[in-house]
Amino acid sequence: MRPGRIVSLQVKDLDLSASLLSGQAFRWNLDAGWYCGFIGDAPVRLRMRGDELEAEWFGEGGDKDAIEAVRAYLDLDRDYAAIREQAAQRLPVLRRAMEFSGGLRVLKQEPWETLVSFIISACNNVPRISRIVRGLCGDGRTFPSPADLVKAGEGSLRGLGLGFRAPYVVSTARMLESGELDLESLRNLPTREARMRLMSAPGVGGKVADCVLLYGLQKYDAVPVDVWIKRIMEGLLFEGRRMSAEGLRAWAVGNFGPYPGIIQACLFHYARSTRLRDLQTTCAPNTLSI
DNA sequence: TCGCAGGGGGATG
DNA sequence: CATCCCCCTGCG
Repeated sequence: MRPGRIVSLQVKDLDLSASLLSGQAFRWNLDAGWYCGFIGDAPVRLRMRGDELEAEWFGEGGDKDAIEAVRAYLDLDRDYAAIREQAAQRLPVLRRAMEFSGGLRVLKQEPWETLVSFIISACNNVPRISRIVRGLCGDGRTFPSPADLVKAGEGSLRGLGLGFRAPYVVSTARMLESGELDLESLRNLPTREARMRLMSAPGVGGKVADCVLLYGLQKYDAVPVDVWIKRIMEGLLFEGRRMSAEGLRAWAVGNFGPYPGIIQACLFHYARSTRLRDLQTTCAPNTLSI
């Protein structure tokens, strides 16, 4: 690939690894110190140099376009530190998680890619979701359109490892192709109604819908509740009592402040990282003693 | 070998 | 409404 244009931005409160590699998006990878991926259809790579974010941009347009795209995608104009601090003051039990999540950004992704990615995320893990999404894109750089996926068909998607999710993706793609579901029009709808529209698609329940609303449509009152959020919220806020996902979602929207989705992202990051640390500290001695 | 997993759908008390 | 089982695939 011929070299792109390199731009740089002064930023603070940005952790590229936490933001790009921990389960919001599935087309970024770390290669020789650069985070390589796509913003929309534009290939881009990113790296931090101190307080400077360096971006090599392979898309259309000039420096200003590149800078604007990067700023928007990483949501750099929003004061996340203030949002975290406000949540920590409101709910002191969350302070540790908020402080742990410094630099985490909620990405502004393309809604169709987000929808497909999170249908695929059902009962799945980040490396495998990433592998499948890469497979969907094939040799091309751009994410396949609904028509592309309908044309590919259930069989070839199964061949890529989608398994039981393959018919969901194809049927949902058909709904977009026919206009029965229009993602852009959801931007103008209240979160509640946009959520119901999304859930009319096969393979899209409440959790996947909330991921699309938050990561793809920038609805910050969407709070995806998966098993990690469930565990951490039950533990931190409900003395370990079992709560329904719907109950937790409603509670979060009512109590997390003006950006519940961002607080959710911080809790998710904290919960997963904590669990990973537990595994490292508890498993290592066992392996030694065997 | 087998159970199980970051979810959804459909059936059942 | 809560709970159960199944759905592909890959991993321990």
